[in-house]
Amino acid sequence: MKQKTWNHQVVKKKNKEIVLGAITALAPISRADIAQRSGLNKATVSSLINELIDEELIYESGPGESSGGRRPVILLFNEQAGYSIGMDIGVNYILGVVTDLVGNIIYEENEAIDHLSFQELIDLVKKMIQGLIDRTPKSRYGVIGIGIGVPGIVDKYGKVLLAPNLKWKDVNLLDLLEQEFDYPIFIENEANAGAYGEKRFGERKERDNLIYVSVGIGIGVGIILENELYRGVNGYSGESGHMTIMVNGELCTCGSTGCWEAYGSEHALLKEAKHFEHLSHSTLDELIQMAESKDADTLELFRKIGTYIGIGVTNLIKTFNPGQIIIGNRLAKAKDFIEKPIVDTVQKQTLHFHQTDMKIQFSNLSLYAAALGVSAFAVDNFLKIDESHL
Amino acid sequence: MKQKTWNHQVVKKKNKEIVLGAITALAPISRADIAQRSGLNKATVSSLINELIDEELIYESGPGESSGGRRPVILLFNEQAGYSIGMDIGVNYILGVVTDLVGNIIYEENEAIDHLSFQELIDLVKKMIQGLIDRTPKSRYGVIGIGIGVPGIVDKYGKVLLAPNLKWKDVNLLDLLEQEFDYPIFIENEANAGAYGEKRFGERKERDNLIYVSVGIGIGVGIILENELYRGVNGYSGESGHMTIMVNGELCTCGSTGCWEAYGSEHALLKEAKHFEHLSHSTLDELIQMAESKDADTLELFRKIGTYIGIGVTNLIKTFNPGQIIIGNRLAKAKDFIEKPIVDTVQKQTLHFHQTDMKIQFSNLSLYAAALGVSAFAVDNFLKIDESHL
DNA sequence: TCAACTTTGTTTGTCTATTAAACAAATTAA
DNA sequence: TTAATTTGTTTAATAGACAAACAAAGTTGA
Repeated sequence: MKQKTWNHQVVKKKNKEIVLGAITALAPISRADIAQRSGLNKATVSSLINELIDEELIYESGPGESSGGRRPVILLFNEQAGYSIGMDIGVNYILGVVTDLVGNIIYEENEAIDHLSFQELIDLVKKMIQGLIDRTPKSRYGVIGIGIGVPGIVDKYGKVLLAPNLKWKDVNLLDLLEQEFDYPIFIENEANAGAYGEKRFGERKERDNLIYVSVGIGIGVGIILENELYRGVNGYSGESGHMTIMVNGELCTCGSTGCWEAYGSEHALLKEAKHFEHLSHSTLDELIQMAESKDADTLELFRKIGTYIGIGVTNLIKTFNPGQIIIGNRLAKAKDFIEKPIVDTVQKQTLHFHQTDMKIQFSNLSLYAAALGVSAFAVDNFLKIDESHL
Repeated sequence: MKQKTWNHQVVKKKNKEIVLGAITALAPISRADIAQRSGLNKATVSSLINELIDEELIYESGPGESSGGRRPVILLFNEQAGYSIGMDIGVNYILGVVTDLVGNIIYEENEAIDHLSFQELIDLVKKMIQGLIDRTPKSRYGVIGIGIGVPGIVDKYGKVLLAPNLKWKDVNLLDLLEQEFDYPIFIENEANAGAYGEKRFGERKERDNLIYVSVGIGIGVGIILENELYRGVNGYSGESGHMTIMVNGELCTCGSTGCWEAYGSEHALLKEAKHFEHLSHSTLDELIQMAESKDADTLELFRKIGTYIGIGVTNLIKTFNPGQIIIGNRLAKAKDFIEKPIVDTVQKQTLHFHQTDMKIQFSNLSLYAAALGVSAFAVDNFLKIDESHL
């Protein structure tokens, strides 16, 4: 019985969210337009707008075009009312960004990391966060939150239970950072972060139900359902990279066999490449170069990997009936060579029902998806509870 | 911008739902207890309770035990304020039930069907619904809705796009029935219906995120996330029976290869049985009998099928991190022979994280799951909009 | 050019529903 | 008996949405 009750304050908060949401989504827009679209009374909108102006979350910017009567007052979202920090801890890099409230990158730092000890890595993360905070412009609300994306399993309490590629186990990252920084901090799995980034900054279309497939060394999946990030009971959803697509198949790093990521990841690609003399020591970037110069073996390699990615994607489509599938992370760079086999596989293996209203796309946020995602996550959290800042 | 706005009426409606929900979940209970548990003010609870009593959805039943002061007035849910009709259209049977508002079956009809034409089947469904309506006891609200479960793909508008086993294609069932019956009608996929039934009537535990796996001739999946039935953008979610678990594997009835249901369904079981002389013409029930008499081949057969079911279940667990997996439909009858291989497979193939707070269970609603589910669906819908009946 | 109409946004008063506080009723404990 | 406790109702205060009236600033058209 932890059910929230409903009263006047909640109503006001919700309506304020609606009004603010209308402005962030549709600005420039007038009070009258918001009232009409939302169904709220003109008076209600006016009063909420005035509060939002007092809070400096929005501002008026002169008169707009008349539509046959008094000219409307144009309202705009104050994108610089505060700033958010997003960080993506990768396997061999750390990317940190400062964004404004609509995700424009104000400042970024990108540091390659190489064989750091756990403590060195944590210290570097802390140093980088402090650097980002220092570079944040002055504003009404300052730093409104810090989001961190991690390539591993994160529980509901911000603890990283397992991040094999970082060699982390049971790292209470939230705790470590909260001791140092007095801001709202959000720890998210990298794929979840990327999914959130795509929901917020990706191409419009159907974003309410989208699946973000992060194809890097491994495969992770971020799930947005009914416009909310789905985490599962403990926060371990989206480990679909380890679903079986081939019973008794290839051995996976997780110890199991036949996992999707044993067939459709960068790891699988590089392993397959070893079978070819002239590719045996290539990196992903080198393979992409080879493919661009039309090396037949490499093209076939990508075709094969693409097909396997398509099989996993097909499984997700059948399970979720999503509006959008987005392929992100490192292998998105190979779009030119894997898109066709992915799409072909999906078309061949799904019923046409599942293909209506469904688009497969490649991330156009490239490596920023995760960092922008967690940053946006902090922003959304801030805008939903802005009453506490009054 | 179809966003709902918030006002006094909505607040009242929501709070009334909370109060009614408290009673259905915790009755016998007093006003004071509801107020304390919900956080609502005593006066608010009292006033809402009085309305609910006027609506005959609840009633007072004398004084309860004192806890050191005035004795509380015990409130009970009026389980007979109305009745709901649930129907499960199976491949070779139609099961119809009349239930009260908490899912007690008041009356049921079960008809075997055999080679009926489409029109004959529709006519039978209509006749049966009318029969159920006629048998519904008189009550304040009468028949509050009709739910129908169908073994096929149902879109958001109650249209059955494809039900291979019924040989249906593009049947606008909702339309057909609304022409005949003037009650709220809900058409649901059979697995979704079963999932809803389990959420409402299954064992308590974690029900907010549960996956119902309907293992019959084929395999369908019903998905309850955050306590809501998840349908996907068009209503085609849960076709996980056709996810690939074996690339280039067995041919499936869907035309694709290597689908889960080509390995882990009743269809697969019977097909495998054909390899054994003495089992080649057996039905599921006969095979279960053989297994009970410890026929080694049959036991091995079930072990194999169970393992394959376990593989698909593993995939779902990794994707959803659910609190509960429930195996239902016909193969649930073989629980004794497939439970161990399923559980073993899951334990072997998932990380221990995914096993915490996760239980695999077999449906104990047996063949009633779907009919009870759609019936409950109609009830919940009724109780959420009961304001319209004032 | 001016009257009529439109559109935008504010002001005013009404109404609904929650809440706190006081109160009444019923019971236990001392 | 009396005091304390618990339950449930009544009363008054308050918040906030809404409708209607109004003011301000346009456009249109004869």
